[in-house]
Amino acid sequence: MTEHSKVIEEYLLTLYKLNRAGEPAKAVTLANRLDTSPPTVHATILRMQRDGLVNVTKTKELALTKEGQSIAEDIAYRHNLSEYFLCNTLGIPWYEVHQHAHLLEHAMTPMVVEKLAEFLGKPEFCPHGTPMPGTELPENTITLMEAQPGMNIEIAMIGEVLEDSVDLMKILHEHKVMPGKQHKVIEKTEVMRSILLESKDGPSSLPFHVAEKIFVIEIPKDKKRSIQP
Amino acid sequence: MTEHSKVIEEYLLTLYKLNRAGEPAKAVTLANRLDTSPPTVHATILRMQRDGLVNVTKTKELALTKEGQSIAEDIAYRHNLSEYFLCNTLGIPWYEVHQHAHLLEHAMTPMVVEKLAEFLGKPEFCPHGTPMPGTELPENTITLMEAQPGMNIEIAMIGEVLEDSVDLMKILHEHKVMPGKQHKVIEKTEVMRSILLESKDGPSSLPFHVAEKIFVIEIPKDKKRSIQP
DNA sequence: CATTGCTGTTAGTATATGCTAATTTCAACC
DNA sequence: GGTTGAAATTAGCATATACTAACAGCAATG
Repeated sequence: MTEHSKVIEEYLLTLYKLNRAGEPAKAVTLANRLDTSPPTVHATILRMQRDGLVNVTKTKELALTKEGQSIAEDIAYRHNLSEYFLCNTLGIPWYEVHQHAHLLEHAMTPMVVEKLAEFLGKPEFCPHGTPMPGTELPENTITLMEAQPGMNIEIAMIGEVLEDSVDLMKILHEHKVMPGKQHKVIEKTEVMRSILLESKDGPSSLPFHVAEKIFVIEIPKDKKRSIQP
Repeated sequence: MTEHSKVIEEYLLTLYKLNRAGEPAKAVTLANRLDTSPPTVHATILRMQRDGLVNVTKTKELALTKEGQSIAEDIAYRHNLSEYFLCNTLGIPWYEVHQHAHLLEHAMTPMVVEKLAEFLGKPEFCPHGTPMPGTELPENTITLMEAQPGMNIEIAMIGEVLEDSVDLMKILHEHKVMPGKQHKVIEKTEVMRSILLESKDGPSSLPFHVAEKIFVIEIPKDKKRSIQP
């Protein structure tokens, strides 16, 4: 597991996140996510193939190799650990920790990772509810898109794609659409292409494309349990 | 104050440290410290001149510009803050925090620096006793080379050049030659080119070239005061 | 079936960072 | 004053990362 550049680490992490989100990992997607031109992505993927980090299938899908996967998980862990630290120890608002962690994730030695994890008490979720590699969301997790009007739900995770927009994150924050918070699904209108929620802090309207990236758990009417104490 | 690459930040920090140590800042010195070939250093300095970070005098001395100085101080602060954090919060031994901080120092946003400084209580010295930019060692600080046999001294700072060798640092650690610890100068022999110390933890022998890089304060016989509570 | 359009790929460049080998410069010393 | 040796510089090259423009491949669509 040799050292890799920041750039390569970014590619690996992006592929890892695409995999976990179940989205197809193609070169174009990388180009969009990384805000890089297709030829650059092409060249970089060639180097990654050369270095045994990814394989390209006949259908041009990018698949992480064993080693690529392993390194990607490591980076994801460092990222999530950084976010947890920034949020819970330093008190940086959860909706903007992503950008700061984005730098730190490439600058942590194994020793720092280990000691930081210990210090933080080995957290299993980042402040957005993303599970650390090796941990999974509860089985009954659904996307907010799948939730039906009338349901009482608890936010489990804000999809990582949404983290890139601090503005959007800030709005979610203001509406208390954040891990651990409970809401009731009021309506889902095809015309407005949005979902209306209500919590004790007031109503929130979320467009479908956002609701697709928010993961929730239905709360039985009687009990009010939380997945993240 | 634009963003600069890791490489440029390293050059700036090295120049800053050379300045503070009172050593002449020439291209060769950089080449040695950074373990880089002279032509590479040359090319990089050209870019730094182009970008208004350094000036080269007629005698080929490298002088940081206002901006270069300002950025360098910023990096030094991030470095020292990281070391303090790694040592005092995460419990990584003081003699090896340098290498880990070496990575972190380039990956901290202003927000992270600010919040981390607050969290740590705005420390003024790193674990090796190096003062943060803006802070100075006490007036009466001398190098261990300048200390005379019979003197009771307290270690104030382990020079940054020594930090590069973890092995050496570890030995200093074992002999309690670390900031805040007190020793008595037993003898200074020209023949052995070394200085013999004694503390309640036992004797230590330090070669001249090391003693030159260790800064101490003489302790009056009566009082036993400490510079770093 | 042919066109349209997305995706991938090539060609041609540019910049930062690194190297070795060779050459120049300059001060210090004989 | 000339030699010598360290330091600086130039020449020539390599790699990773980036771009635009141009072109190829292929599927879906009319």
